[in-house]
Amino acid sequence: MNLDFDINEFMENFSKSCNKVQIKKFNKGEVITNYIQKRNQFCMLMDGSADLVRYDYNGNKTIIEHFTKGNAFGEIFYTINTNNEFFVEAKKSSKVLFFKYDDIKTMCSKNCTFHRTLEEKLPEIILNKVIDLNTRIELLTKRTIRDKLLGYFNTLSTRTFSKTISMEMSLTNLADYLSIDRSAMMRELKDLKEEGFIKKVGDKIVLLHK
Amino acid sequence: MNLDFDINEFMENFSKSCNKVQIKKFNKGEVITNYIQKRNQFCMLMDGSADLVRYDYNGNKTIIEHFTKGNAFGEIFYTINTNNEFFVEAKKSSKVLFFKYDDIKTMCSKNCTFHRTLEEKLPEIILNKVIDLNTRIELLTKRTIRDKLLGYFNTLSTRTFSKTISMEMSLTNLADYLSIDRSAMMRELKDLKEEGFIKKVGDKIVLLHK
DNA sequence: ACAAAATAGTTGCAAATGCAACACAAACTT
DNA sequence: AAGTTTGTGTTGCATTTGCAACTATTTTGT
Repeated sequence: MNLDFDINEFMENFSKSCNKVQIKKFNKGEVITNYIQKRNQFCMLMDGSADLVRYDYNGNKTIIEHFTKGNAFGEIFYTINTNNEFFVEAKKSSKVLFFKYDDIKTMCSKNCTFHRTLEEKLPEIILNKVIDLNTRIELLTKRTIRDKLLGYFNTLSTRTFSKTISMEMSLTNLADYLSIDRSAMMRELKDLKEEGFIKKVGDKIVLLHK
Repeated sequence: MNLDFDINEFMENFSKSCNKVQIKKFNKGEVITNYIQKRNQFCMLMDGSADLVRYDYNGNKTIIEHFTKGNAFGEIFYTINTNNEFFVEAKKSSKVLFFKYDDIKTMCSKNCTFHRTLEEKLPEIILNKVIDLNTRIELLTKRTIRDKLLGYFNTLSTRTFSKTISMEMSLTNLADYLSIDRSAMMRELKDLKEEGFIKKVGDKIVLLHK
């Protein structure tokens, strides 16, 4: 299987020529889209970063997914119901590509390269998402805050081939991502330091093999 | 979007004629596959039911996914590492279709209908998996045992258009699926009954709108 | 440069959850 | 039909986690 396809390079070059596609820019903090309506929207983050966020009836914030360059998102991936109202929020200045899922199959008037390539690569794009979601489930099913934290650090470490981890989100957001209480997480982080599992070096966290 | 494609009907009719595909039968309790090696295996459950299971270093069992007829699974959906060793276990007598992901793209010698249809429907098959996984994440990110239980019941209720829910797994397995302690779950279940959120009728659970 | 907002860090206490150990019932095995 | 295994239901107690309320620090906006 080849997952090395550089979707970004392709997007940059061809998306502008297709009349079924929209590209929009967003500033930090702006809402990119919400998942309430049923529009079969398929989005791709071309630049920046964004979070898919849910607030429950208690005001608990959960970061369902964290997107970086190349990630796909949108209503197409969800069964929307009244109990889950999501929105995607830009965490940095971001560039987002929008189109409708059905438009991928129905060739556009120009029969453009964008369409053909997108249709061809679609399984891989979605497969990448499945792999991301499974990694996320792997984390969420861990039973303790400690295991979730170590699991998260390990995932980042494996991804970057380094024991030194640059955090891709604030600790406050990390708690919302791991679906745990922030202060309880800080306490566990302190214990992990004291017990020699991790250490903080500047704004990075170093995983100590223990 | 059309997700109504009946993969099962198709599989039954055509899979036998393709030389890249294997069909195997399994009895309850047998291991269908494990996810340790890297074979790009893509599987589809044609009949029966099965669980994707992980045991952690403490012996905690987690049911990562529960598969019924038509669900896809296999290594192709995972980044395998040493910290997660999974296997898929048949919960009933099951029939499973096996093939390698790469073989979908490389047409088989017969250029058979099975291949062509599978390639065409692949995005939808994987998209269905994404939707399932997102539903699962929705459950796992809920903060309390109560919310997980109610969320689970609601999902089943929505899926079957009924407030009366036939459990698709034992309560013991449900606890492993929701990644919570069984006795704590039983306690919460009792409280939910006493507070009038649910009631038990025979082997079914009825959701009371409260 | 200053104020405001967001993030990090900490703590005591309450509440929720997990653990261990039961008894009992139902379902499979031979 | 008896024994074994698996699932249900329950409880006391220990531990973990969440909540609330702070202070200190860093970042952002004007």
